[in-house]
Order: sequence, then C-alpha cells, then structure tokens
Amino acid sequence: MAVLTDVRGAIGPGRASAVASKLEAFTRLSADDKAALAAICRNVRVIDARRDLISEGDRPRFVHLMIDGWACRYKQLPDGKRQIVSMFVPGDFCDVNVYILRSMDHSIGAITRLKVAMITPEEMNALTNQRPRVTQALWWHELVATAIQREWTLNLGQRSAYERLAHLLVELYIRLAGVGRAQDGRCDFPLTQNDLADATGLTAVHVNRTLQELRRDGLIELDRKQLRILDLKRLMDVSMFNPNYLHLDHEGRHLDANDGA
Amino acid sequence: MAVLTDVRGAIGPGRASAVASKLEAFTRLSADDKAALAAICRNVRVIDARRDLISEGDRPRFVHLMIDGWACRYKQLPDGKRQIVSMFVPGDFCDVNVYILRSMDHSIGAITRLKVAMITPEEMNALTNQRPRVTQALWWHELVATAIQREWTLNLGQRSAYERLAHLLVELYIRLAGVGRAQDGRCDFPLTQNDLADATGLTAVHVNRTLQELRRDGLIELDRKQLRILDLKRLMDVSMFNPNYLHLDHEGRHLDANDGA
DNA sequence: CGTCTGGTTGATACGACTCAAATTTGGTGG
DNA sequence: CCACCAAATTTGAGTCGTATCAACCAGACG
Repeated sequence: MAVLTDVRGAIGPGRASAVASKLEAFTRLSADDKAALAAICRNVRVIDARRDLISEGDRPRFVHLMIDGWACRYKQLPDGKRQIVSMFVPGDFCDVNVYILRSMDHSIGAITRLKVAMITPEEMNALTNQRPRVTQALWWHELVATAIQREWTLNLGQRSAYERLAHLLVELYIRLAGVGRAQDGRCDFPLTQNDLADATGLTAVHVNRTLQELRRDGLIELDRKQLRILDLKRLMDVSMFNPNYLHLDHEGRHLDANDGA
Repeated sequence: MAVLTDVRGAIGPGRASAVASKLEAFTRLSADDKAALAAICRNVRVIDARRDLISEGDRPRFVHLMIDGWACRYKQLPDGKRQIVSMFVPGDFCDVNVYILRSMDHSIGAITRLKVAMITPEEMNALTNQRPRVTQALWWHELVATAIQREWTLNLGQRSAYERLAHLLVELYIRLAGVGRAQDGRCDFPLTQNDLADATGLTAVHVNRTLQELRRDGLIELDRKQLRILDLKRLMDVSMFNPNYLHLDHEGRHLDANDGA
C-alpha cells in the first residue's frame, strides 16, 4: 500500500485509479494486486494535447497505460484521409504485448493533455509473473479491446450517420462510467466535431448536422466539451447498442451505466 | 514427428500445415514446436459450408484453428443488417484466449466446407507452458489479427468502394500466399458477391459493378470462385495498400507475395 | 427439366460529400 | 478588460457515390 500512496499524485486529481476500477469490472483485485498495478505506474509522462505519443513506423518500447486524459489511435492514408480507429480513456492500456512487433502500424495521439504511464516489457513481465489475477484481467482487457474494434467495424459498415454517432456516444459514456469519469448522464467530452468525423468516417459538416438532429430529438446536449445524455435508453435503442461486446457481465461488477440517466 | 505423421490426414489434401507456415513468418520453429502444433489438432471437426461454427451468445469452449477452408466472423444488427468483421483462412486461430469470456459477441460462420481443430483450454495451456517460441508466435498472431481489424476499420471508414474491394482482395491474396494457398497471382476465392458486400459495407449490386470496373481496368479476373490478380503492384497502389499491418517483417520469412504476379 | 442461388443490368432516389462563407468560442497579449 | 486571432462550429447550395427496387439471366443441382 505504501506504493499506492507514493504514486497517488500521478493518478489524477483526487480520483481512484482508473485501471483498477476498470479491471475490477472483470474480477475483484486484492490490495496487493492494486499495489502492483500502482507500482507499474512509476514512470509517468505528460503529453500536451494534440501531440503524438508514438507514431506509425516507430519501434514500440513501452506499454502505455492511460492515467488521465483522452487519446486515440489513428491511421492515415497517402491521400491525407485519416481514420481514428479507437479511443483511449483513463484506465486503458495500449496493447499489452506490442513490443513483440518491430514497428507500429498506426499512431497514437493525445486528444487532451495526457498523463501516461510508460511501462517497460520487464515491468510487464514481472507483473504477470507475480499476479495471476491481474494477468487474467489484462487478457480480458485485450479481448474487450478487440471486441470494441469489431464493433467499430460494424458501426462503420452498417449504421447510418445518426446511428453511428449515437452508438459512439453511448460507448464512450459507458466506458467512462466504468472508470468513474461519468455519471448522471454527464461527462467531459473533449472530442471536436472533426475528431468525431475521423472516428465515424463522416465529414465534419455532416457530423455537425447530425449532432443537431440528436439534440433536436432530445437525446443529448453537447456544448463546450460537456456531454449530457438526456435519455440513455432511447439513445441505445436508436443506435442499436448491444452492450454485450464490452463484456461487463463478470463477477467483478455489473453494468451500472444506467445510473441516473 | 510421430504425431505430425499421425494427423497428416487431418491437415489437408497433401498440403503442409498452414499454422506452421503462418507462424514461421514470425519465427523459425523447431521440429518439436511443429509437432506440438500438430498435436493440438487432434480433435478436428468438419463443418458444412454456410453453417455456423459458433453463434453470438454461446459460451466459448474451444479455441478454433482453421485447418482447411474459409470462415468469417460476423455481427448482425436487429434490423437484419450483417457485417462480416473478419475472414479466416487456413492457419488462422480464432482468439487464442476466448474462453476467458462468458459469451460470444459475434458469430463465426463457415464460407466453404471447413476443417477446424477444436482445442481445449487445457491443451492451449499445455502448449504455451511447454513451447515458449510457439507462445511468442501466438501472441504475434493475435497482434496481427487485431492489426487487421484496425485496417478494416480504416478500409470501411475512408476508402471508396473501388479502393475497398481492391484492398480486401490484396489482403486475402497475401494471407493465402503466406500459407501456401496462393501463387502466381492465383487463388481459390469462395466468397460470393453477397459476402463481399457484407465484408465491405456495400450492397451486392454495387459490389458487382465495382468488380466489373476492376476487371475493366485489367487488375483482376474473378470467375467461378477463382481469383486471378493480373497486376498486384497496381492493385496495391489503387487501394493504398500498405502491408506493414501484417507484420511480416520478422526473422522467420520475408514478404514474398510478389512472386509471379 | 424445373428450381434455386448467384450474378448482371437498368432506372431512380437519397444520404452524405464538397465547397464556400459566416459566426461563435477560446485563448493570448497589450 | 478588451482587441485580436485561430480554431471550432454552423449554415447554405449544389453534386455525387452508393443504395434501392425490380427484372432478367446463367449455371448447378436434384
């Protein structure tokens, strides 16, 4: 527990560790497990908003763990088009095993100012050797991350602009709620309409008009980086949101995203 | 080696083991490594074309390894729309760790008649405990699988119908070549235009018209389930295909997809 | 030989894009 | 505290890529 206290300052402004919250959706963790998680957050880097954490082509040296702030994974095409392929919120790891690969096939960019733990392969190995429950939880984390990637594929391939945006908002809201960053239908929402466009495969103009529709339909408020979901149930309905892909149905905790919205 | 011979009948019609070929793109495997891989293929099931191997909602019990034939992962929406989120060709595992999850968030369906090895968690654990190189190779396999999923996200989000189809054809050709199922620009190609539509987020009608364009431009021939790529380089150019996401740049073998096309 | 699945064609409609400009917001320095 | 600038949002008009709907055709199969 000493370690936990030591790094408290790095974890965020008076909040519980997001990783621990997140992994506890899968399995209960002991105090030692949590201390071990805190211990790997020794090396914290702060990245300015809109800077790259790592770029396509780079050799991966660290596992990254989001402590505070938002980031995204993106890929760029030679013709300049850009696709955000996933979002990172506090508590998310970027690829527990990346260092096996020679070079990154995508970039990771900070959306907001970011606090990231830089974890060496050795630290990762030590953690997995000593803490089997945490190891299991990390595997679960990776499986959920790829399930989210599949859901995004479905989102881009089959949903309309309106459904797509609604789906993305619900997903992010639920994920944030899972790490104590959202409640009562409200959360910080630092994405610009441009970011939303790159994430949904739409143009910023069309995102703008579609958000207006969502507002007009009484589903959301979104202003100055604050999102308010006015009717989560209806938003889930119109986006055909099925939470099964987040795999929250484990012993650890139950889907409590409905609280208050 | 005795084991290898024992299961030869299960591997395919006179072909080398696809898994071994595939994993050797990452690292050289010893005879014992290969024998261990062959050993987990003890329990082989044959599935008819167009049947589900496992359905959304099922509890995962086995790791599946494609021995022969094609399959796909797909998700369905309440309104009936269907998205193929990934393809499986011989040598591909379906989620090395799935059994951690309570229930499947998607289905896996056979495209052709299929031979699949059904591997128990215990067999998987035995393999990873005894064969560290194979374990590393399996991690690499999973990383590549999620990289492919990201590339599909990019494909659906940013590429036109023409580029999207071209990209998919190139990817499948290269993956097949990596397991000895494609050469000289030719390969079996059992997908219907309907399947292609579900994989690319287009309609079957538009897939039909776009394939005609690809033919007219002298890039491909596609007839009676046989694909011929006439100009791989140009097909890669028009689809902005960057092979980096397949992570073939390892000690094991080098990208030799250009052979003959 | 009829049936069925998969492929092809044509006509029309619409969702999302493009381009261009106006407006609002947020940050910065005087 | 205000003036200024850049970034983000909003609006409008016109276009285009892809969807939709409806036939029709070819080959495979029983």
